[in-house]
Amino acid sequence: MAAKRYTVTAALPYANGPLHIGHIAGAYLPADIYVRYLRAVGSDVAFICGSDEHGAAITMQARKEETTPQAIVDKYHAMNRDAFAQFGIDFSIYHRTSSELHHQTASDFFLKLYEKGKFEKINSEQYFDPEAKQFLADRYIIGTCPKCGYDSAYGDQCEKCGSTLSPQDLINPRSTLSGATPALKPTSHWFLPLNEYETWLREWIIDRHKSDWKPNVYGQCKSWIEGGLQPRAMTRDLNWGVKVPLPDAEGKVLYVWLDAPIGYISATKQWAQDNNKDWKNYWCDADTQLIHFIGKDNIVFHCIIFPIILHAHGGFVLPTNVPANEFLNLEGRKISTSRNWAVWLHEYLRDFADKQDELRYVLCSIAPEAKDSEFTWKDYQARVNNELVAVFGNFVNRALVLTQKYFDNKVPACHELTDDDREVLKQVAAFPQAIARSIEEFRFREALAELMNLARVGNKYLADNEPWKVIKEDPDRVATVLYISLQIVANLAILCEPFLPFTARKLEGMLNLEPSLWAAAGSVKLLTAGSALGEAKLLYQKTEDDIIQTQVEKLNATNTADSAAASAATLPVAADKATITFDEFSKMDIRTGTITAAEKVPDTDKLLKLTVDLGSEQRTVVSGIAAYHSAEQVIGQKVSLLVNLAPRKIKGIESKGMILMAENADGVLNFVSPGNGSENGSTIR
RNA sequence: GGCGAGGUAGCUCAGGUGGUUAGAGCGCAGGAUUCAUAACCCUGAGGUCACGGGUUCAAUUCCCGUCCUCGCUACCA
Repeated sequence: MAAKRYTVTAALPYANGPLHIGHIAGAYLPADIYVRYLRAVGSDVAFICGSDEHGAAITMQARKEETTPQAIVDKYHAMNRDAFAQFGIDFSIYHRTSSELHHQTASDFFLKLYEKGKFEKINSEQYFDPEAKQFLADRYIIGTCPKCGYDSAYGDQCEKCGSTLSPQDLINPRSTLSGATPALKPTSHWFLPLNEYETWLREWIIDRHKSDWKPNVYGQCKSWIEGGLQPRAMTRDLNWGVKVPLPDAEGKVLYVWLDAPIGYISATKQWAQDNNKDWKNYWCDADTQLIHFIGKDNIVFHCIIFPIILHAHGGFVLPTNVPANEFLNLEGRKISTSRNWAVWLHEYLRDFADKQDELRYVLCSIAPEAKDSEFTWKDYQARVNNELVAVFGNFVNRALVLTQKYFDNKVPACHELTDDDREVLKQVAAFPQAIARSIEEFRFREALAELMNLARVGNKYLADNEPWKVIKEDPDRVATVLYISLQIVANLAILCEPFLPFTARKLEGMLNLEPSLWAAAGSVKLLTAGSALGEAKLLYQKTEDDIIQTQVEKLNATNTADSAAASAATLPVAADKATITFDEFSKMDIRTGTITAAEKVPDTDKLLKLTVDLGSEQRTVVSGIAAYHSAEQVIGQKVSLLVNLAPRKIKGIESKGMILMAENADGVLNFVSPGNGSENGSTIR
């Protein structure tokens, strides 16, 4: 059985955009189910979430929308908070890292680590914008992605190919503040030497959590620990965030990955303050179970870095478990915010009013617990219509309608039980424990399937006992059958609550049943004979084809949209490229050429070494196109080549120039090819 | 390339420490039924458990190799 006190966190959503079904299925819905269950068994739970509102991406978004970072976070904080609330994700508190309390908490935390000598101050070189006169955070630098050639990759990550980058990797880096070319300049930062905690981590995770952590989580951690950890900077040169509380740290803030997890703590403090509790019970008491619900992209931060921070600080409990989920795909493709390939939660709530439980049911059924899984609208329709409506909704409706019809909508009396009745009662009594065990082991799909089986027991019971036939000769028998059926409905009301809270509320209304704790379930005396039932209403409606069709078309519209328009709408940096003068354009020397030789660069996946005939000379160019074009295919291909790009060594080969490629919506690169009339070496202008 | 996780019926997925006819839901086919949102209930057909070796009396389950998918990481101008 569940322990007494829990602190359950769900990853703090970054407040620069809306939530989609991948977020929900990955972290928030499982967390909510878990927490609702814990509350039902009487545990003391702090369910913590909030907006992560710092970091350079927020300031970028603000510049783009010509407003302040605060306005951006206010907007998305409110939007996401409301969407969660409407969807029934029942946080104890939905806090925010821009709050005063959080700044104070994070600041104190940093200072404590500093005073304990846990940091190393390291001098390094960072890009500095000479015009804006400030250091540039990774997000303030854009340039050409060295991996995919996307020309507006950020200094920390390429939005096109998803690669993790560092600013020095970018080709032709430029500042988004001024457009100036940034220069490397010395700065200093406080690093946490993660490597010093390797032995400790090894013992804590590798030795102690081999069997109780999910294989994907454990494997990732093991991989990081055994790969050797590096010191990691805990501060950044930026103006938006928690100020580094040291005298010589002007213009520096805490790194968001130090800042954000501390947000769990500050949120807990706020909640405790509001509810007359002591936050320390939830973070510092050895009996408290700390559980982090996250997606697999967050594993390293929650299993390695944050625990190290807590350990270094001292006095905090460590996570008991980190049940990270894999990813949810959508209609055969990865969900992509930047390409608008997503089902947005706020749009679902608008388009499917009062159908929260339908989506909760589907997302829980297909949650990527052990491997990536897939959401399709057709599957959504099938699961809602053939399972939720046909099995669950239909059983409830059958029991209630029959009661209305034969017993004036009152719970009938229970007469003599048959062996079959006793067998059914025994089955019913076993469900609470079975469902509970699945939930406690974070097997929510299994738990939900088990819940549905209870409804199936009910359907079968009705089919076997045929009250609609028996009513003619033996009304007392029908009374017993419906008494038992209604008790099963009452059990469903309790047991469905973690998964389908809106349904639970409706059932309580229809049964005139007070909300009950989990321990009450299994009983077949939840409703007393003679008590009046409320008004019976259908719990769910079938989802018709046209509704699904509309959603599919909406996605397909995204899919087939002109990629230029799509990127204008969703890739602000690309759309916002500053106007340039003709002179600036003229600096580029682009010429036509023909590929005369090509070979795969050894030990690489994407690189081809190409020889391009420019008429007057043969150029060697290394290009990252092997994923889409084989060496044999490209020989004879006419290309456009930027010939005056600074040469660069790639895999030991000097590459002189860049072949222009067009990327389609699927990320496939195609040659920008001159027509047949142009000879090799013609200037493109 | 290195590391991690996966590849099981048409679809979505389960299958502690190897052992009789490999499971569930949906879909499909047939039957039964009419209280119920053409729902429910019963029966059935579908799998060389990615592929190739090995260990074993016995492997989906252990070992080695190969191929494929996803993630992290490296090369990517």
